[in-house]
Amino acid sequence: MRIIFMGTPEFSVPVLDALVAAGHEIAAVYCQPPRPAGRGKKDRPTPVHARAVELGFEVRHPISLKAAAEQEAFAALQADIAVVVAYGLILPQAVLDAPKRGCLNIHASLLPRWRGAAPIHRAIMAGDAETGICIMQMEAGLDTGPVLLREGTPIGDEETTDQLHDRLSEMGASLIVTALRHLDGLTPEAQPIEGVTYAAKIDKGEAEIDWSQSAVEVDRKIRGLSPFPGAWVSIDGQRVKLLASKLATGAGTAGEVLDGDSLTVACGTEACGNGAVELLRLQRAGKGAQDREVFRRGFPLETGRQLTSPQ
RNA sequence: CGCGGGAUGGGGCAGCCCGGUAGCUCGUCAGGCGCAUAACCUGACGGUCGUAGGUUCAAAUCCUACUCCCGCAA
Repeated sequence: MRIIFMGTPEFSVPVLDALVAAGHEIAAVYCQPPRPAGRGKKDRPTPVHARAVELGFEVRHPISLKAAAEQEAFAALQADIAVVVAYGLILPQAVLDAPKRGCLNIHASLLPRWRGAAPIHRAIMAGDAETGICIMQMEAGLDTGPVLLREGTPIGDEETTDQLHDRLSEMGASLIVTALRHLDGLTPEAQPIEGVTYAAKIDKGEAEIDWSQSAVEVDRKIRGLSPFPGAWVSIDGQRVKLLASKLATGAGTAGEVLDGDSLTVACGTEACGNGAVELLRLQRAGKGAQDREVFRRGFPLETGRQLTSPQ
């Protein structure tokens, strides 16, 4: 089919590759415009942009699709369908209606749970046992369209957002290919009213660890925010990111290092139930991410030491 | 020119401010102890100190340029 691809971040790239591998014709690739980002604050193309250029596709990155001229340019592509995955722009009705078969969206959650921007992070932070991918026919509302195809996947006890992200990205890539192949045989299924939740964008303020929260919450936050933006804690004025963790046994004052070898830290208060987490992977400012054993050698955290929480 | 940290034997770090050819730790190898071990003891291998210049009798240490990595911020 002749497809318009719309996506922006790393998550979308495997989907684009899969469409190409499946033999579809890419009429054009839409993504967010390059923005000042990274060190040096220089304009950087988005991951999809970079990949599309490698593949030799026409790349368009309008700031908005509200302008009539943009909508006409979109319609002029005469596409059969548009595949949208983490594009980052609202699609006006005129755009949704332009391709012969409308627009399909790949969403990384089991709708109607976690509609919105950060479904993967939120699923882990909420402690969901399962999440998945939905292929839906897009409507004007935010992730409200009827679902054509869905596939679930369990969330591991020690799974982090980057692991789940990569897995879901691959699942989405293969699921969209399947959906396109059997498009006529799929029945759109309206989303239930019950169980709607929204996955708000991650606020940087959520990233600092508060040891007075329960071990379960701390552990979920560490895994849910890994690697971006990364849960962190300040030690000796240095910022240390916590990138992976698991629940552990033990109790003590919130933030107390119960065991400097396994990097077990006490969480919570008696009110919410004592507990502890083991820090499995960390990274200090200016350094690369390190597994616990390696981190310890260059940055020992003695047993009994007190880690601080935000004021 | 957004702010900042870093590049030292295979991994992780110290040394650099107060120049004099490098130390710790983990690992590796050999041997010892031992029922045995990720334990302990002894020894060994292993580094052009990111690259290119400069200053100096002498530079990992001071100066300049460059490359790469990372934290913040976006």
